[in-house]
Amino acid sequence: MNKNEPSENETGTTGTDFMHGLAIDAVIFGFHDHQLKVLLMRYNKTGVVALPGGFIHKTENLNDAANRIVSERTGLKNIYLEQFYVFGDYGRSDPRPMKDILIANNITHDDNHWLLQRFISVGYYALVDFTKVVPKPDTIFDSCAWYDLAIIPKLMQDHNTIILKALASLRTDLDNKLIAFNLMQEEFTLGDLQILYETILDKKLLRPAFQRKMLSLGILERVAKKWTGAAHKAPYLYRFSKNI
Amino acid sequence: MNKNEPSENETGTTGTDFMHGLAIDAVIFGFHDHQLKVLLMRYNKTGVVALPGGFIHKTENLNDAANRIVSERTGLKNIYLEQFYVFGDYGRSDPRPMKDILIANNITHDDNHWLLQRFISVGYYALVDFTKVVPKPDTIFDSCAWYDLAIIPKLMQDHNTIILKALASLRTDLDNKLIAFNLMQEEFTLGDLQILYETILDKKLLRPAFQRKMLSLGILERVAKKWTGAAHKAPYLYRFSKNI
DNA sequence: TCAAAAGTGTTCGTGATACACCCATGT
DNA sequence: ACATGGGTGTATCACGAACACTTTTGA
Repeated sequence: MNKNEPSENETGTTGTDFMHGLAIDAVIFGFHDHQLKVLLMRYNKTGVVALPGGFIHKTENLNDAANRIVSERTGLKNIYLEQFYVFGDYGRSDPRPMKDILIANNITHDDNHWLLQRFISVGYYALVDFTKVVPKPDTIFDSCAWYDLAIIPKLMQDHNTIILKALASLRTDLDNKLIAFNLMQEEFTLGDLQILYETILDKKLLRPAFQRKMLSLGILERVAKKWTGAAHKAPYLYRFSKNI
Repeated sequence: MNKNEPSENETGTTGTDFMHGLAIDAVIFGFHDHQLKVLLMRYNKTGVVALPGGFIHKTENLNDAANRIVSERTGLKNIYLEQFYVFGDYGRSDPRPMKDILIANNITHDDNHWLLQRFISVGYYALVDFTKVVPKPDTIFDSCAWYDLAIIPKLMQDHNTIILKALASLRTDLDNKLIAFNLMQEEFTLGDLQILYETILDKKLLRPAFQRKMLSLGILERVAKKWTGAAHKAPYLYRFSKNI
């Protein structure tokens, strides 16, 4: 018998076989109402809150698994994903919350159940258009919702640390890669974009400098239409130019 | 019976238990004779060449495992290590070379042997002082030696890709983090350091600009002693200043 | 007409680029 | 003396910081 072949249903979901000892945790960032948001799962019976995550099928590419996991929670396709760190400390895997969840779900298990073993987790962060996301709970966590980055509760295991590291990675990537647009809707003003940058970097930026910098990148396309609304000059709308 | 408990010796080494499906591959960079070098393992019977690598003990921190693996091959302690990417494509694990090695080592196995399963590998790069390294083979690979980065042979699995990605990471980190000094001996001239930078970045740098940039970082300490040797002005020796 | 925010012009300072020059040293 | 490479001085340019000014819009 192949000891890598599971002899039981591995979660409440299906009997599909996953790699053991390895997981994916996803920090899904969204931006709304001048605030950075993170998508979190909550298991209401026990109150455990955790990052969306999942496992890798035995014949699945790691990056495909990350895409699948984020797609399942958001309902989106073609998501911007970035691997940022592997969390591999032995002590990070406190089996207690998972055990509570198994008990509450009436999943038969003993202390050697694979979900109670030590896990190493690959951290991904995703940037999504907040307005397009339809959060979907999974079979274990019965709630999936946006949390303001400023008021994240105590999360399962080291997930608070993972979020901090994801944010740090996002900040350093922001200047090097051109990824902020993934957090915006198709059309946006430079003012909106500046607020996003200021929120992520947590500091004020100078408007003239910011505008020139963004426009000099040559990846923004000015849309002929203009904004309508308030008592001041109408800003231009821009869209990210796909044809580089 | 605990299916995670191995029922056999897992390598030729010892009976210690490793996590399955997860490995570490290390790109160990050295600098010598105006060339970037990489430490590679070669199994002479089959001619397979591979990156130094290893597995994670079931109760070991991931980063500790990386340190251990690099220490075992180099004989060094306190090595500069950086996690840079996780290689997780399903197709990356061609079992053929490992099978040949097992056969040549007279290790009993069937096709379900854990070393022949699919592996996801965490990539680390290490920066070491070439002159201090004493390369040590392991129980499987009977040679461990420096290879010029410009002439790397075809390696096992996707290890050539891993090296390329490590080099790319090293290049981007070079400007952001202050890590080049890990590749130098304790005392060095600015000329030496410039050659190192030029080699890594693969482009010429302007001497005056480079010197001012390095000195303006405020992390170099000029040593009173001077060089002795050739028919020109003696350059100053510097050392990396630990007291930032 | 005025307030508010968008967009542009201009000055200033820093740091990189590029080149010139002087310094120390062995042959 | 002189070739060789190390170290420094200096002019120029590019870019961001900082601020001023004009433009557009609704009340």
